Amino acid sequence: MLQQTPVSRVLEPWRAWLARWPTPAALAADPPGEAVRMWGRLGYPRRALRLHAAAVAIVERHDGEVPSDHDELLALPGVGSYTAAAVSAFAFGGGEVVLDTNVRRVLARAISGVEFPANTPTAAERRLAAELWPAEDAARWSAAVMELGALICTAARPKCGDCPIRDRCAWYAAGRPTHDGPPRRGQTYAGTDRQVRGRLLEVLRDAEDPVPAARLDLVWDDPVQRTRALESLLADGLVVRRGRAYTLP
DNA sequence: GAGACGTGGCC
DNA sequence: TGGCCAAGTCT
Repeated sequence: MLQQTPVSRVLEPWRAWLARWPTPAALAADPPGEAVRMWGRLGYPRRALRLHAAAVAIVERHDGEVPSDHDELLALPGVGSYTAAAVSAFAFGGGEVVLDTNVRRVLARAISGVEFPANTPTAAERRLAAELWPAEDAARWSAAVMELGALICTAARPKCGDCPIRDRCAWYAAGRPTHDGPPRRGQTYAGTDRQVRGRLLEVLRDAEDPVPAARLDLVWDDPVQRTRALESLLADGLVVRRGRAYTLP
């Protein structure tokens, strides 16, 4: 849930989720569409599908217990480098560096002296972090640096006045130079297929029964884009066709 | 490796 | 007000 989503927005859905499905086996026993429905408006609903698939894999491959091994975690659907490291470190005391967006930004500033890290983690970044991280208490360090990035060393308007490592920060020492080079992201949304997918899925989440195609036609005027979005949802397995109607899987 | 992929809060 | 961005992953 925390992948690309702020902690504050995850908290309540997370509680409700665990109240309904306290174990991987409980989640795996329900249809994947129920996971998508329960996901609500958290965004990136493929994460819900993958979380369900991960629960199924945990039941099938790990006897219902979340594996503690980093590589076994990494093999689960929806679990990438960050999540494998985070679960390993925070749940099982593993020593991996949790290189999330906060840690990356803190290292970029404090060590490299630049405002922002590259768009995606580089090998050099991983090497740097690995050299810096202590052998003992690695999880504690990761949590601490993540918090520093999330609360103080924020992307916009960092609170350098409150920063405990300001005196050792290369970026601060350099006068907080602004980012140069290519744009950092490009996350346009309005008018994209993503927006259309969101509209379509919203209707299906809120419906108990399969939704006739005619009702889905109302969510977006352009039939070409609407059809493309629906087809992509079908391809993703987020939606299934039932005759002339559509429903969650 | 670039691009696709949701949603909402903040200033 | 609209652009930025949030505990990334997959193709």
